[in-house]
Amino acid sequence: MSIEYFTIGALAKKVGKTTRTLRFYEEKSLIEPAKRTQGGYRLYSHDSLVRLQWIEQLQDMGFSIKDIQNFVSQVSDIKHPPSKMVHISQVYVQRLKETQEEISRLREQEKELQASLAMLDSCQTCTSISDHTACRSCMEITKKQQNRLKIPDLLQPLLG
Amino acid sequence: MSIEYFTIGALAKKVGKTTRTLRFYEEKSLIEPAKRTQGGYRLYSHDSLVRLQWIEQLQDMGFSIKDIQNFVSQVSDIKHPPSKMVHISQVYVQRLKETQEEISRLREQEKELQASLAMLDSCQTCTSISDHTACRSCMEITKKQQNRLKIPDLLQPLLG
DNA sequence: TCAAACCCTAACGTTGACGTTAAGGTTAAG
DNA sequence: CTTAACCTTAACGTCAACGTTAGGGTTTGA
Repeated sequence: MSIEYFTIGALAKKVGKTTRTLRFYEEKSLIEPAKRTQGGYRLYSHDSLVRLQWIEQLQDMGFSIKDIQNFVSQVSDIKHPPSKMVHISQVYVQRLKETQEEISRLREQEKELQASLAMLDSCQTCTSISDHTACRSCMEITKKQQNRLKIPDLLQPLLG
Repeated sequence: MSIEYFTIGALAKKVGKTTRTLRFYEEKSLIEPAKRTQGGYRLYSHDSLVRLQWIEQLQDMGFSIKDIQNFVSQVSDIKHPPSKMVHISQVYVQRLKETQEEISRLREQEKELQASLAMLDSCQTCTSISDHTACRSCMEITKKQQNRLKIPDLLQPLLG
């Protein structure tokens, strides 16, 4: 049973990426065709497919292309297999830390937005009043609340 | 009591940004000096300082410069004050939604990383063995586990 | 009045992960 | 044998938010 090869277009379709992306990864030394045709067409084996899926998974875990490049070269530089595993663990731990930091940053964002929205809710009664000059609640927003809204200058015209 | 003005450098220092950044914001129509000196130096009033803090806060909430541009122009296009408030709320709600989506994406990342690390832990016993050829646990990682590790080809040499 | 410190505009550079022509060669089907 | 569909390399384009020269003018304090 002979090995099955894919052209770049066929492989691209299989992994849901463009041919440009596959060539780009090759430039970055992340993949390489098993061989070429006489005319120079890239021919990939199943290994490349696996490798591409692996790259995608690492990207999904937040690793950049450069991270993956470093990862590959560093691990292959380490000769002692158990040391490889230790290094891999360290890289994952570091990534996990960064992901968690990003999460807490976003949770801060979330809180700010929710607080601002809660503040804006007190203005919503206003919207049901056709004559907004009679709207008092907007006028009663304090300086401190304005700051909370993060839109002081936009509120300024409303606040007179 | 006359108004106090700041040069671009003084204002930049106050808000912890570079002069380039302030000029960049001006290009984007986000701020503008109150006036200029004879020689063309920008002179800013206290308003610009407030506005810059506001911009920073919006950025901290995840709005891009372009978002802020749109935000400003859209809100100023709306004439009816209560409608302004409604629009502001909508923009905040949309942003909150995006932030929350981002958070759940990152929580997925976190889970993937933690699962992979848990898997790698089973290899850590190995590292305390000097003769790694005697290490069995690495050899016993199943195909399914390999996939979970997201590093099948890096493990390949370890697995023989 | 003179020099250090500051400011001006204009415009090209940076980073990441590809997208998009341009100009042509190769393959496979009919 | 032709031709549509596919492939090749090379190289410039994209977006965000500024950074970084380059080549000058302006202020201000001694």
